Amino acid sequence: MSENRVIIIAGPTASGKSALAVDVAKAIGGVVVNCDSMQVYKGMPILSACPTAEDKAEVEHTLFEIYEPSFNGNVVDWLERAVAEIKNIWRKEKIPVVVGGTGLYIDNLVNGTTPIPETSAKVREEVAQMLKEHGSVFVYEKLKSVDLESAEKLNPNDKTRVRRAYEVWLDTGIKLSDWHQKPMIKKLPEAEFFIIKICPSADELDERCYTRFDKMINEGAVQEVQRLLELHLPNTLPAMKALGVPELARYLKGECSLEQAVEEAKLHTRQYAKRQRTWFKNKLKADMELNCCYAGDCADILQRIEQFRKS
RNA sequence: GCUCGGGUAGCUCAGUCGGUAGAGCAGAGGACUGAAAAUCCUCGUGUCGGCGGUUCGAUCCCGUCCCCGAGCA
Repeated sequence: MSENRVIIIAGPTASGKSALAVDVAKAIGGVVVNCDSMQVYKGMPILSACPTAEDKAEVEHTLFEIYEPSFNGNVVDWLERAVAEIKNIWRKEKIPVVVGGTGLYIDNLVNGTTPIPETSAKVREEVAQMLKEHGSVFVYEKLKSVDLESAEKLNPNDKTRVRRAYEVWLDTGIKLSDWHQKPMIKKLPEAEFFIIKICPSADELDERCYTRFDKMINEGAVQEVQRLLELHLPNTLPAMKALGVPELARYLKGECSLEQAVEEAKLHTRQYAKRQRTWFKNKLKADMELNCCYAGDCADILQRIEQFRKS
């Protein structure tokens, strides 16, 4: 039986993982589960490269476009939903095909999360304010006085991590470094994962990023950003930082030409893809690796999945 | 043709009161435990436009030539 099997497809942006997920899910009776930190948002299906209506008609998709762009998503919220969806899919005797480019999410699904409770909104606001007023080095010094061990592992300029470490101390009274001593909690301890990793060369991937972005423009990416801007959301929200959104917003505000915005967005996409390649190369152990972008032939992959299901 | 600016890293530019030069961006690699499409770290020799001159020593001062921009004719 397959009721504890999970297929994971990981890879950098534009590597063809969504297409592979559809092909695999179709072949094995699976459901595609989103594991991408931007495809969870509504309002930007073109720029986030969400599955199309045709994809969705071919096979069931879940966890795509579930949050309002005003929502500040995070791993834990995603994980909770993903676990619920996976269990639901198992119950229907189908196989979840988890696909996405967010390494942290995959890591938490497979290896578990820390047991730290959610920090209160009050504390988060307090630290955010401190960060805004005094900068990250100031917060870092504060952190150093209460949690030297965490501070030593961090760079004072790393605002995201400095903020989190200090927040955790303020909220729980326990050092982040102490929390990290505690065992990770696997939300899906019974699961058996089969991880497929797509590892294309930089050249192949860059080319695909460029042509894909041009396609996004043709499909209405500019109008998509226009609609997002009309919501007047703070530009610190994750959705407002999605690749292409800040760049096209600058164009729409008359701060640069469309050509410049497109060039910049392509550049940032390629830099992001590089970060993903580094993560997947060094942090994600896979059961199967493809050394180029997925081009439509999944016979070998299906064979391996068949073995995995029977094992 | 004349006058004034400029010509320094792949790009935009700093700088050296004369002792052979450094930022941002780009590029390469890396980190990543509740914002991860986020956040951060490491890596900088380049005829300092060409040729002469002054000088112990010139990218810097002087002369001259070439190129770009603005203005005047």
